Amino acid sequence: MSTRVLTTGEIGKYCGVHFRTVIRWIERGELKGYKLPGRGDHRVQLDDFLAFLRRNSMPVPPEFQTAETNHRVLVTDDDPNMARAIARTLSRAGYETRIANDGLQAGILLESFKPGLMTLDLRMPGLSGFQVLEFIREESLQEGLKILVVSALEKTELEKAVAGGADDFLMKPFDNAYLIEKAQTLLPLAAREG
Amino acid sequence: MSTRVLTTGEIGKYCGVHFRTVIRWIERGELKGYKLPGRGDHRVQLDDFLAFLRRNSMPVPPEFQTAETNHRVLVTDDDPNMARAIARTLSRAGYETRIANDGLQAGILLESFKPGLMTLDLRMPGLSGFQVLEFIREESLQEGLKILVVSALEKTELEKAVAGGADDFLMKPFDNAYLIEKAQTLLPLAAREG
DNA sequence: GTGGCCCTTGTCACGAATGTCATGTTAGGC
DNA sequence: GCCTAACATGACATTCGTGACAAGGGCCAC
Repeated sequence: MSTRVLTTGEIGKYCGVHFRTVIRWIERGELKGYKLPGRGDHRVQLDDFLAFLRRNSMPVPPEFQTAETNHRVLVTDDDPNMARAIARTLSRAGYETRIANDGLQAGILLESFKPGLMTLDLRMPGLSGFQVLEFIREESLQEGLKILVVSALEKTELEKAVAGGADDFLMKPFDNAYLIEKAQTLLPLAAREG
Repeated sequence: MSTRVLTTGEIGKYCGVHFRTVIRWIERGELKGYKLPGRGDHRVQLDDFLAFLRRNSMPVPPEFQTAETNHRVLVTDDDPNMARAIARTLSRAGYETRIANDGLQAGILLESFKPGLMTLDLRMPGLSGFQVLEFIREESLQEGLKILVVSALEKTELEKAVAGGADDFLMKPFDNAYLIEKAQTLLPLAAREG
């Protein structure tokens, strides 16, 4: 991931202020930035901009949310007990979790909750897990989303899921420690601190 | 896509109150907003402002009505042919349509396509239509969303759906003119012109 | 009904931050 | 290499936040 760089104009649009104001923020030292040699253009690194937004409790533009909020996990499973079990384990490990019991809930929460990781039951009712993977990959704006397939299907099926777009798989039944390990690999909690 | 942002003064003008009052609304938590670092100027995102207006049954300024009462329709039906037929009819009537063949697609498109009207098949596989209604109503940010239930179920079932949160229903089979009439009632196209 | 109480909103003035304008410059795309 | 759109700068106009206080309106007890 190349460190994205923003101009004063772009930042102005995101914050709803004139770019002149952005320059003043930078001059005042409230927003970290640097100058180009020629005209003295200001440039701000994305991380510095996001840190600035956090410091001032300002909203993060949707297109940057993946980079910042990545400790959220969406647990999808049609079995409420299984979903709660997974969610509880991940919550204790430090993740923020939401549960979706069907496809519609999953879809809504994908866009509104904007998780960084999604556990996917391949046997969600009425959904072919593979279609789900395909659709999410091509439609969802959540580019950084990791998908962990959790299923009692045969290993060959799970491997097919990985080939079809999933990032990893977990066979039921599974050990909680193993689940956390998988989650940590796909969505490291340590990355939160900026 | 730059999410439009408003100042206290602008909001004051739209609501016919002093900007001082707007600040108090924000401080009291009735209107969601954030502060700029310098003088502490308040900024409010357009979506939050519109939600505030809806909550308090206040009139929406004409220039923002297109953003809310849009002309987008999400057609959900597990039968692709039926979905295409409905979408085609509504497209010819002037609506912008998208099709969702399962719950996940419907959920994602609800949040990303942000339709003003959704046609809902109560027999979507794996979905109890009534749970769907409930979940959409409490989770979706799209508060103004109208839901038109389209189904071959008995009339009593459809009426139950209306009681459960749907805005109207349409029994299969139906006449295209009747579909358009229902859509026009729930989401008038004429409202686009300000 | 009437008076009092309480909450909300409007008004005013000052200081500070932000927006606007015009002009010169250059970064970026072809 | 050229051209356009974007940016920097300075001066100036505008808006905004804050605090204190006045005015409006709903509610309740009497």
